Amino acid sequence: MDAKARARYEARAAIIKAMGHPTRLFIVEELARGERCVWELTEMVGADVSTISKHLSVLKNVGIVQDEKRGNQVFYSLLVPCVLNFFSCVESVLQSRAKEHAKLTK
Amino acid sequence: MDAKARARYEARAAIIKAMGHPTRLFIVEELARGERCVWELTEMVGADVSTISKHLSVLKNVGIVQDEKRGNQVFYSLLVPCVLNFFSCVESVLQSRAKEHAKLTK
DNA sequence: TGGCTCCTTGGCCTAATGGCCAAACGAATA
DNA sequence: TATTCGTTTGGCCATTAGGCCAAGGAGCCA
Repeated sequence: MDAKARARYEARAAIIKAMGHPTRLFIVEELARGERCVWELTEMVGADVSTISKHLSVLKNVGIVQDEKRGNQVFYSLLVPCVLNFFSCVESVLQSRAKEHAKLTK
Repeated sequence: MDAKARARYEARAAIIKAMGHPTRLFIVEELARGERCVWELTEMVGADVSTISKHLSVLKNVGIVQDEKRGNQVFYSLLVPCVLNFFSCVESVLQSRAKEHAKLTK
């Protein structure tokens, strides 16, 4: 792997890494239903506002979500909905793991 | 989010997180072409064998790859090929980001 | 058995991550 | 202008992650 290839993989990994956190996964799934402001998400998750704000900025920095300030509040929305496809594949992994487990304990 | 929901998101996030590393991304893509043994991957990546071995065990632990010992060597192969779908979505994110960037610098 | 090769594990260090609190900041409102 | 509300940022701390090196198996083959 040369430096160029490595850089390409790093750019990709950064995006996937942004999805690799339970809270951010929840946020993405919630934003798929429609835009939400920070405190709405904060309430749903049950963490500190600052924590949620940081999670949102991670997602924003890699380009998965976008924000829009309206009056007092900031509304976040999903910019690239195809990340939702991750979920179905993740379920396949979990299922295949369950099957494997069943085989071992048979 | 209650404890049950949180656990579900954590299980999902663990799988995605396993994909969120440049070297592991490379490994997965390489395994998509066919099984590889550890030193083959080590050579391609250009890191320490122990490093590659650890990356492989991360992928194995979440159930993305499987290993098979044959004689002296251990062959790894892709267990759940749908993770390759991640790549196309990641490219969309990168493209949408590039477009966004072009708009801003116009 | 002894030595070789291939791989994994443990140890250690450094860097990055995630959480909360407190402080700052911008917009609306009094 | 002062205050309040919604959000972001900085600081701090604890935990995790990722890298290499060294040591420890597990198979082969002499």
